Amino acid sequence: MPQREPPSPLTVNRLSIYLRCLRRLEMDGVDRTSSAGLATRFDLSASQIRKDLAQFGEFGIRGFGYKVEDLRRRLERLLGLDRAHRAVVVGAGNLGTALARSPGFNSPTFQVVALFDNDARKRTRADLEQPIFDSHEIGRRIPELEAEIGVLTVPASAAQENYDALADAGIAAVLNFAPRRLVERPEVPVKTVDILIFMEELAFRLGWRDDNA
Amino acid sequence: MPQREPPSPLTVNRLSIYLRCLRRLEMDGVDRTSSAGLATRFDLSASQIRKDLAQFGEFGIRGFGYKVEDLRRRLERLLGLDRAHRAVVVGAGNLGTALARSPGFNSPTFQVVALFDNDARKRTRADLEQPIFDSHEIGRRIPELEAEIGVLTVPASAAQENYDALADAGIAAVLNFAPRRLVERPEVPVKTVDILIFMEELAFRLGWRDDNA
DNA sequence: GATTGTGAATAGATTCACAGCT
DNA sequence: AGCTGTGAATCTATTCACAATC
Repeated sequence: MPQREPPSPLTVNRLSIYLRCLRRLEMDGVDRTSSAGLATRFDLSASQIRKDLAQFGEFGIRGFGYKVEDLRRRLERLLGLDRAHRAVVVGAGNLGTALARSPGFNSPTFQVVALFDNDARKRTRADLEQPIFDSHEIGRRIPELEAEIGVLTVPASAAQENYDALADAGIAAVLNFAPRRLVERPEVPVKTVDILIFMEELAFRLGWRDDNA
Repeated sequence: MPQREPPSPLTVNRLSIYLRCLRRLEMDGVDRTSSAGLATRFDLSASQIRKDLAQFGEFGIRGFGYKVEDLRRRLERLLGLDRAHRAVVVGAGNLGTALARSPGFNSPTFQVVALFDNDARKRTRADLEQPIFDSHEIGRRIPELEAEIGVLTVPASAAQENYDALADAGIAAVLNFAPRRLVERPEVPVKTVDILIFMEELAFRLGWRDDNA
């Protein structure tokens, strides 16, 4: 019985973790497991696994546990990973081209089908599988590319305008690597991933013990 | 009055956000602000700003607010961003070389001073400022490079062994992009950033409304 | 008068513990 | 007998509201 409230990102991100654990088990030829089994093998919390799954229905068999392949399939379906998602990368700089080349973005699940960049030099220089268009073409190209997800790897100063262009063009969701909080439209959710913030967290932790212990 | 418990990553990450807001204000020539002013301008929570800061001391003046430059400086110091942090990248693939070239990792605060890779072809192919060494040299090179932070951009299967090598070599913290939870040593904290998990979160959100509204 | 710093209140996430199935 | 699914209990994070202070 699904509920109305959207599940928290924390929960959804853990589903991805569980999925990876199940794939691992499957590769190892294990066809049956339990919340406790997963928890000990992968250092997770058994009750949290059960609670997380409970938000989306019933997945196990009492007294037995979970069938690995079945649960893996159902999680893939739940996360929407049982079909291809076409993505575009906006910003053909270092990070954008790296993502466009990476296996995770050239998989059955996620495919970068094109890039966009303002800078004509960047459009010609990169040696990629995918075409690189001028950013002005976002509005025209996104519908014909049938892209669902936009990946923003532009400088902070260009992030908002490119988000807006992607939203206008009908993109359904955006992964934003620019270090800038975007003014979001409700129909086009954004996930911002700011790598320097993670570096800064580490820098903080380096100093914490010394200064305060 | 600093306390013994380490602050949560949520709090520390928000300090990074606040710092960026302050830099923005400084560039705009604003030299005075308040928690409410920051909150409305940057869509934050005023009480959360005050609570976050309160964990680390007193930063403001009652009835007045905060001096922008002063608070900016104190946050930089608190986060350890008032000095250079030397980093190495392990894994000279797409993402690793992209990071090594990116401005955030060639700044006064964070500098990638070298890369490591197993694969001799990758070591020669990349055209970078920084030297690329064989991963076997991690133990020897880290001390002479005086690197503090290791950035792991290797495949999942190689992540643990390279983390261990970095830890043995005396690295102080690791930013891990490999989609693998690492067995961590208490003295070498790890922050794992799994980009595909964020894509999967978006994929989930694409399906959520349609299936359940 | 204005705004901080903070204890109290609320909301959210995790863990516990056990009833209910298989 | 064993393990899920779940309400209750705990822990953590956020927001509220106001006394303290400039």
